[in-house]
Amino acid sequence: MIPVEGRSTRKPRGRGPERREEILNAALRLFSQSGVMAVSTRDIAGAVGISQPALYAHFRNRDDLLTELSERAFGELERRMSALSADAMTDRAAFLRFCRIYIDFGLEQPDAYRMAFMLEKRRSRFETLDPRILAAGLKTFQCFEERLARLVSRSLTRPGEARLLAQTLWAGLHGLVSLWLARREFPWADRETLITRYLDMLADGLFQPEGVTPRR
Amino acid sequence: MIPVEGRSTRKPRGRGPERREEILNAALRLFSQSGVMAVSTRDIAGAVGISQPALYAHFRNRDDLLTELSERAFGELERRMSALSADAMTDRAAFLRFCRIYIDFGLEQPDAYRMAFMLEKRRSRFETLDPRILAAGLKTFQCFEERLARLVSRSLTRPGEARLLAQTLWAGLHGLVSLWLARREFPWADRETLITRYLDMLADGLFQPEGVTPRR
DNA sequence: AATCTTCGCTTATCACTGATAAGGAAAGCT
DNA sequence: AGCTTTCCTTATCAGTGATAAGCGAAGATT
Repeated sequence: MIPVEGRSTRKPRGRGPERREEILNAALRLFSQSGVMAVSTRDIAGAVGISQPALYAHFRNRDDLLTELSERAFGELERRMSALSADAMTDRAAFLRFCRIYIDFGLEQPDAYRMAFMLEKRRSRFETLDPRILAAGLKTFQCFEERLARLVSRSLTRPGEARLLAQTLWAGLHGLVSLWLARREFPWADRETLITRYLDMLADGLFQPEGVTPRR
Repeated sequence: MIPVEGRSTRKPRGRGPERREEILNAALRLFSQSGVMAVSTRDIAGAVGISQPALYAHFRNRDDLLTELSERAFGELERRMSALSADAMTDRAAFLRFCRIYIDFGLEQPDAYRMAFMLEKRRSRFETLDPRILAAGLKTFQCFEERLARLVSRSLTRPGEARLLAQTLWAGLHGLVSLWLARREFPWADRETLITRYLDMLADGLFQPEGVTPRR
């Protein structure tokens, strides 16, 4: 009752899509500060300056908002992968730089990375992955596979090799990044050494048949 | 009020540790059925046949219960790793079987695996990992490193090589398993092919300098 | 035997979560 | 002026993890 005050002090801007954008940005910032699980819809609404139910005019529910951020994270990774041009590089050098892009993305934007690859819904069975996230992930993986295949095409021989390599490589890179993000307290070896060693091992395995000079 | 009925029908057993065990088993079963995030303390209590606050006589809170299950999962993985004897095997064969043990554990007991490696608390900052889980993880990793070093000792040359290899290998295996578990809908290549190819790639990289016969 | 203590449990309740219902103010259109 | 739509509000819901207070029976103490 008494719905008199609190309206004139309201922000006059944000007539639609801009407000939606505002919410997404606030949510991403809060997630980065406090972790995805610790941020409530009231926190997000408060950061934007609106009431909590007002969020539901822009997003069907909390997961919907997370999904939107996931898609953006996938898009950012695609952008970074596509920006790599492998001119005047050996296959091995291009391969190493490509892997670096993935790793750097995960380490520089841990919350975006979590959003894309490590997120599980808060209260539903984990098998039921949001189809939008699945679609975005597929698209990004296709980008990954295509870029990778172009970079190391000379080292691929058998049919289907590209897809297989892409999946194994993605899994390997994801293991490194996700364990770093989820278990920061673990006494990891020097990060650079670990990355170098890991990528060398993969590259040694990958480029062995072609007679590229071994490293160790 | 009227606290007359509901007492004589109560189970007379479970005087302490047994009841605690009962709770842990029920929780693990529910987690496997519905996913860790979807099971509430009331669900667990109901499955055991007690009221929800009664859980807190046995566990400080929900995370404490999860931690206990994590520790058990780590223990099971250690048990499996320790059971491998590498008599009369080449380094490469022992390496492959060792990796298989890890992968099989993750695939056969996905909830135990999640509990140990993929769990993040529901409402706290993700950096703050439970020290008990950290300790259990460290112990298991040391087991992993030690077993691995023994299996492939002939292929390790430089000092610190064992730890570096153990961390990279663990990360790689975790990537494969965790992505399978978290993204089941993804159109993965044939699982056996993927595993074989991945482990071959790692083994090729690992055993290359020693002149073990290449596979591809 | 009567009393005290402790244990394992209960009901009642808390603050908080995501989500919905119902409605109000203001802008734009007819 | 009236109607519709958009964006927002307050009030409220069921469900969550957690705590408080207390009850009853078993075991120990006197």
